[in-house]
Amino acid sequence: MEISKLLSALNPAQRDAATADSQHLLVLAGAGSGKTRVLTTRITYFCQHFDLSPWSIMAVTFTNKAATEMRGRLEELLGMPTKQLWIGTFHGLAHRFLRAHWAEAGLPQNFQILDSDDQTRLLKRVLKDMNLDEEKWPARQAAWFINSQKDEGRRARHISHNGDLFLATMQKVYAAYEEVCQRNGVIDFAEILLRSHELWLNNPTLLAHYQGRFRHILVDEFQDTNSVQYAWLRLLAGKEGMLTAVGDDDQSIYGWRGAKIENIRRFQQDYPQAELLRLEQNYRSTGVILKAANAVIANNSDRMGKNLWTEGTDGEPIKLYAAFNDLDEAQFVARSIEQQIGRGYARREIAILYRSNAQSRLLEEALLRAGLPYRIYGGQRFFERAEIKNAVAYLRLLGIRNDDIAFERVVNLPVRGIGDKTLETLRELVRAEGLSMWSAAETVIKQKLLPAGAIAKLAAFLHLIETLDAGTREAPLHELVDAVIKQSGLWQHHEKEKGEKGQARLENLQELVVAAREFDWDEDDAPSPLAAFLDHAALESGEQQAGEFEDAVQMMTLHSAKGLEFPLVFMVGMEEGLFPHEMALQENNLEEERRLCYVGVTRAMRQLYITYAEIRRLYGNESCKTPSRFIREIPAALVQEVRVKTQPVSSTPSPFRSNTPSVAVPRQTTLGGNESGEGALRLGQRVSHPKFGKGTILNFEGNGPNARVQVNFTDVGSKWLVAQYARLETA
DNA sequence: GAAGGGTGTCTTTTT
DNA sequence: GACACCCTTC
Repeated sequence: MEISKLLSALNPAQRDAATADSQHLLVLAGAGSGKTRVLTTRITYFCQHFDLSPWSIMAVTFTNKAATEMRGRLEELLGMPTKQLWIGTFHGLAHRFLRAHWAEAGLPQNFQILDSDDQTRLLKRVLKDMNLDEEKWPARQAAWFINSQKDEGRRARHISHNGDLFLATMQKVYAAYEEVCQRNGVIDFAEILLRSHELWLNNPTLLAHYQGRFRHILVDEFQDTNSVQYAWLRLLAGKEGMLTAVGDDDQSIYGWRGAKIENIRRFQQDYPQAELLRLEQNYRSTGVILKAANAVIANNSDRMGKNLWTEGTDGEPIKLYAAFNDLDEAQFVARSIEQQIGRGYARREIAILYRSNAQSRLLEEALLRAGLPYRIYGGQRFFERAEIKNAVAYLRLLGIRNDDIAFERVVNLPVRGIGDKTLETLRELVRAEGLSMWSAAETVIKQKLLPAGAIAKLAAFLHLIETLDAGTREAPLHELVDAVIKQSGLWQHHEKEKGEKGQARLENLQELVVAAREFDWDEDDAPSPLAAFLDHAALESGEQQAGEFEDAVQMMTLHSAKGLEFPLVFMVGMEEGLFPHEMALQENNLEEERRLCYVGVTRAMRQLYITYAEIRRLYGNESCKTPSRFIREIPAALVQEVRVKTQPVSSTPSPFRSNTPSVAVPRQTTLGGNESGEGALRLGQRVSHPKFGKGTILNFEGNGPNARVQVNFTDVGSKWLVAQYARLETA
């Protein structure tokens, strides 16, 4: 596309950002300010206006989704295939360097990637081998420790423990883990970045080569970079390269996994000449929504500073609903969605955002009852499913016999009578001789170190892998996958499984064959289709695409909503302790929670609903909640409280009581002729009914003897009853 | 080695 | 309250 035409479609700030020719550029891009558009236009501008070859541009993102999207848009803009453009995630690009220079990086050519699940399993082994009590030294904690060290660029040898037992132990574990990984030829996610960084540090010529090649590096979501990622970028950009960082300090919500919001400031310190531009005009949300977002985020200290504005109208006020419990909240959301669909919203335009996944269940149930199709984002991904990981483990063994993680995973799956005793013998050999499990097995067989029965079973397994490998050398990838699934016995194993679960697993395995058939092998990436496919499986967890185009209400955590937008948004569970989350408060992370709130509010385009419950059941016990402080941070004038029918509202003060005393509400409504003390029916009251059993009062309608009461019974669900006939007793 | 019971955990998530 | 994980049992 013609560049002048592209530029004329941008506003002045966007145009400045797209065309700035300073060597170092920092763009603070507010939510909905057209950031991706600026990035892609900037790349196009540099290609066309400066005649810079796409070959010399690198664009880095955090998720595969963002990378794919950017590539798609660029293909459109540039009007040509973008294969030579290096667009990808940090991990994807770093991995590419490692594949190309495996020897210099100190890796075997066929090194494999360990996902977090593999990592934890491996660490469990390591801890066990070190005779560390797993109660006291959980694998997950060790994994967390190692990953955060790697995120900071530290190796085991860099850790000084000063006699601290925890640090000293973790250092030993880290060192042992490094060794096992090296011996097995596997690298975890954090290692991909660290290793790639070290590759350049140790090979100045190589670094110089790439510095010469990549003349312009652009990073998206810069506020989410961790220390290694930032160091990696700086190193690659070098003295000559141009570096464009686009980000929003107000949307930094991944501090807990190593992201360094400080990198934005560091960028300015490290590149004092850097140009700073702000994109503040928002094209997404109404004035009301933006004012609310601005007001909330203004409570954070030490911001870079930014104020979103729009030329659009104010739009509808934010609707606030105080539910008396979590069930009521879910029902309210379902009812409101039905209403809004009646007013013309499509289901897919509506999102429910929550702080933690546990909240989704009640909402799901309410949507289900209302007959509203929904789709939940997040949850288990395709390549993380157990059955898929099993099949992949077989594939990995075909690739490298020495892959102990894969070996351990499937040596007895499906069961072939290779038990703990056999494996312990192998592991001992592994420890003593530094062998892999596979070669240990070969030794055990050759030297008959076990009873004949065990030897035979072990030999049969090795034979199975060898035969599979030999028989599929020439076969296309999907046939290989199919053969592995069938001949390993995995297929039969799941066929025998009863219930829907086995069926679902078979379908997933089938899907793996399909994925293999559709997989496009790029020779630059890996030496064989199988190797490339395994990398793909590790690096792209395979977000479920199925059902993506179905018209369904969208449900997800606030975190996974980042980068998305929806005409109608429900932010639910806005209670102290839940959002901001208790843990965050304890760890003094209130500001990050507030940024998360900012992210949530700015997802909404036309209308925002906020709900909270006064009583919520969490982890089995009910507790009283107070409205989130974030609600109070929204100016009252932007908010309209919603009441359902002649509802008794609020047993706790409205968050706006201080601003609008006239809204003060009677404390609690009691019902029927039984207003004195003990038998009184209240919202949230546990009651029992002679026929329906126990339940909780959800709702009232009307007054006096004809009042109706809605009870959610444990066994039969929710029912409306006329109070005077219901013979409800408080339970 | 599958099934059942007991125990502990329970914020957010990509790669 | 739900689920995963570990251990024991048959």
